[in-house]
Amino acid sequence: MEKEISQAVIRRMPRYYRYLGELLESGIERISSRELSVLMHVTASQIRQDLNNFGGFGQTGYGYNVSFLHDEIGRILGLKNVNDIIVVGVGNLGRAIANYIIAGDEAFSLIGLFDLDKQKKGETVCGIPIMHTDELKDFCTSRKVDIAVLSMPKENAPSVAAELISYGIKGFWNFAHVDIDTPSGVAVENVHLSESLMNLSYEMTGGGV
Amino acid sequence: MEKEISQAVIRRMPRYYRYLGELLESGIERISSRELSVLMHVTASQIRQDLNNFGGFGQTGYGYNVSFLHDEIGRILGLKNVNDIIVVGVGNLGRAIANYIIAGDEAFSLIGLFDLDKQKKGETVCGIPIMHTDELKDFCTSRKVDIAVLSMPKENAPSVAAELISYGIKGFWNFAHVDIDTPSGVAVENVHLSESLMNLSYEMTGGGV
DNA sequence: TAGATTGTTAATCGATTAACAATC
DNA sequence: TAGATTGTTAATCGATTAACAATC
Repeated sequence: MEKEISQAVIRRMPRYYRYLGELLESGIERISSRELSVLMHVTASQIRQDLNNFGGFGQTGYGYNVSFLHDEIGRILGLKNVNDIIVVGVGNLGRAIANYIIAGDEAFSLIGLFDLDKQKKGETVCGIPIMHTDELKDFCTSRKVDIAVLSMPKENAPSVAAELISYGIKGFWNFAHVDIDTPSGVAVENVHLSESLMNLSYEMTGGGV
Repeated sequence: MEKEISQAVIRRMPRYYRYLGELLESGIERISSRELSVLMHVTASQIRQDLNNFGGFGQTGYGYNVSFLHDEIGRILGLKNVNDIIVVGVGNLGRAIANYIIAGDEAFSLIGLFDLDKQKKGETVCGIPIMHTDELKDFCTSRKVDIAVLSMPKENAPSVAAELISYGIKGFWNFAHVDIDTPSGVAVENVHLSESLMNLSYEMTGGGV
């Protein structure tokens, strides 16, 4: 790879993407970093710096073409190819995530549901039947699976993740309250709800006010 | 307030809390910043700096008492008092969050469910009946409500949040794909699933590998 | 006591902001 | 052309890491 782009920059890109999408829907064709900075409550300088990590998408004296920039950021974020996803752990949260993926961006496609509980086998969620985790190996070695959602209890998450890594899964969306160790080349994105809620609690007591 | 503590530090506290909780369960009584740093894959220096923002919890030559430190961080995070929560928007995600809160830490108590759809009124989730958002005013002005979960479609989130702010709600756990503007003294913690998934997508294509 | 480890200051590193020449 | 706005360099600010005296 060339120059390393910092996590701080990367984590801001989806937010740019969202705002540009909304501008696009409003029929706005161009926008300057100054205007966008007002909208998003960040500095214009930061916007220009962030974007220039990936290339010069703007035009001197004009600003940025909304549609073009939206498209470019989508490309940067990898939304131009389809990621096939399985959900492992179909409790309340797993079900919600499954629905979420189906209703969401077409860059993400739900192709399988698995649970550790044999009793759930055969139940369907959004028309997709739940399989037992025994069937993971067959499924993952015979089909392209890009991302596995880990939405099972934390006790099981590390061993299931290790198994999935051995089948070649390259990305985990981890909702279990545990850190998943992965070899390089395998990505983990954590959604730790409990930590998020504790941060809110902090802001409401010691912190913010 | 005294000295401002940075967001970076605060966001690490829940993770310390989690690790200390696990150590506590394993019956480990003391730990040094060095040992903890190995466990958590961070530097010992950072751990000591982070903790010393809140006070000297350790003992020279000894390290930290696990139980004491766990307790102190819990106190810092505001987990010693109960936060009463309502969920507004009882779709798949709202239901999952409701279950999550009920099953989770006793510092968070689910006391009401609301939906914008009148058809859902009377349905129960975990034994709690769903009310219509018309009833928010009565409910929020007659009871203590600390936190509102925003799990409705993004179109409705800003107006509902504004209404809740007028009733005195001081914290929002926002799952809607929109930024919520709040006056000072009102906290917002965002869980933007779409942005999280895009970050994973990025890591798997352009980024990490 | 000797060894271990904190709390804290100083040094380094990285990220954000400001400024401005280039140019559409 | 004159005004606007980028891309990019330099300056500032903040966060992380290293180092070590204090001390249990």
